[in-house]
Amino acid sequence: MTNAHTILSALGDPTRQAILDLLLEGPQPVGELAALLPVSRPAVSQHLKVLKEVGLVVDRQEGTRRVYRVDPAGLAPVRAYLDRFWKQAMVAFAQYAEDHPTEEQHR
Amino acid sequence: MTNAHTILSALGDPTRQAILDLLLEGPQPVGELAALLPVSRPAVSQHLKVLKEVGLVVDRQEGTRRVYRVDPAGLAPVRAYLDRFWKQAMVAFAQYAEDHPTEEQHR
DNA sequence: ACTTACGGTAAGTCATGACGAACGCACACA
DNA sequence: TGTGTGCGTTCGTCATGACTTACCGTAAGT
Repeated sequence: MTNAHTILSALGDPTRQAILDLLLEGPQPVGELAALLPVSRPAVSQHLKVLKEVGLVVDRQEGTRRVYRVDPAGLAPVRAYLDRFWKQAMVAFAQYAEDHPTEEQHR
Repeated sequence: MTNAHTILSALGDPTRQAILDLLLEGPQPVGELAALLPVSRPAVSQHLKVLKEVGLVVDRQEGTRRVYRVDPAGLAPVRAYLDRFWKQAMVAFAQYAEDHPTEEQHR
């Protein structure tokens, strides 16, 4: 399981997707995120832990609050993986089209 | 839940990631995929159903066999989403760095 | 028609993980 | 030092979904 795969697994959860979408607006503390989401604060905390482990977010202690923000660098592996994947898919597609000419243009 | 979110959820499963990686080598029938994976053929079949529903793969009847291949176009939404996400994350990061010039400014 | 190969589907089991309640800790301020 | 706030963590519960077994349909070949 590559790094990109781990990140993709983390991105698979809808709640984590929602958290990331919220953090995209700007850095926010845990309580603020929980208030905007249909889940409890501990749930948000656990999701943030996962996101932090895979490098998608970073946190910063600010008094009694802990502010999270997305880490652009954390997305690099997924972007690289998907780009490589996309190129490879195109190659496979081209080769497939070569072996199987469309029914209309060739017989 | 946008289209990109649905696709990301589909990409979250390790077995589906493995199936896609295998299909990247070229189109393959279900049995072939199952032989290369540590799961049963029905399991592969169910995963392929999910991947097909989100548009990541397409299938083609070939005699008694059903050949699956990755659909490059199916990746477009995720790529677009991640690109937008990345750009937005950069903006948020820049703004954050602006608000916090040095690490020790708060009393 | 029988047989074999291949794959989708139904049903049931089981493990993963998402979740909330309760608790403890650190920080800020009086 | 006491009080309140904000979070992380632990623990137990519960639902989702990944998986296998069994079955059925379909497409060639004999």
